[in-house]
Amino acid sequence: MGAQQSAEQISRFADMFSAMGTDARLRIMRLLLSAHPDGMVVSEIGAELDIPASTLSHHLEKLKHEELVRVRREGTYLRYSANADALRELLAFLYAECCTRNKAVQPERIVRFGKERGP
Amino acid sequence: MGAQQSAEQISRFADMFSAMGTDARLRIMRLLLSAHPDGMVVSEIGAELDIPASTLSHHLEKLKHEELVRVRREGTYLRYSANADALRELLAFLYAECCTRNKAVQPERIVRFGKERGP
DNA sequence: TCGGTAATTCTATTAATATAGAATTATGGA
DNA sequence: TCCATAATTCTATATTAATAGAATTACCGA
Repeated sequence: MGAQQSAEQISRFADMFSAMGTDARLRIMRLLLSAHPDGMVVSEIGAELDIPASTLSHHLEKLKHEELVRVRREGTYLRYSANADALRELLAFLYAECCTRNKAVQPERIVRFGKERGP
Repeated sequence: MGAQQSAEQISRFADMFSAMGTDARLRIMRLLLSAHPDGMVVSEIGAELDIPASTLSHHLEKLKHEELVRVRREGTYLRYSANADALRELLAFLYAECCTRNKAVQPERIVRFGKERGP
């Protein structure tokens, strides 16, 4: 598998983290994931999260730019959905950094809820 | 335990993502993970990544504020190390959102060692 | 206590980001 | 074509973030 991460790849992951790095956008991602794979129409998202239309539009633009969401038109509506592939990549990157390349985090501890110690 | 994330928790994860959301800081985290669990002294980090001292200090401050790194003094040096617990929490959060709460991402696809596993 | 190295804090500047009302564009139905 | 709704883009502002040189603080050995 890929030996080492290029500077561009690191930079891309940084941008993805940044896109998830605000309250508003992380909520949007969570909401879209909860509606996965159907996604949601912009006005539904706005109503659910109580975000003004223009503000929401900018957040969605940012998420789209980092490919964390996909969009398709449905008549007069625009339906946004989480991009599972991008999220998998991000998760895989973080997993690799913490668990594979280095052994900072033990994989079996990721899935666990709560903080009880292991064997 | 509580199956539902509080607003404060979401907000905290957003801050953690934000902290990893720049090129410079993501590089710092990678470097510290590669040196885990020993960590590295500030001047070593600066030399390795070619970041001016004051700039680096601000980045480390931010990472420390989000508890992604720990620091301890060693005489005249300060040694920073990745905080594995925080990274595990972040990884667990992302895993839960993508793989547990919703089934957007299939767990076996995170670890990319080939395709021998899975149904 | 002084001198030297380490790192932070001070100060300043520039660039990006978040927010949101107003105007515009896009779509489909009457 | 005209209207109503959806969503974006325009415009503006305020806040925050990133960068880095200069000054300061911290530590230690001689």
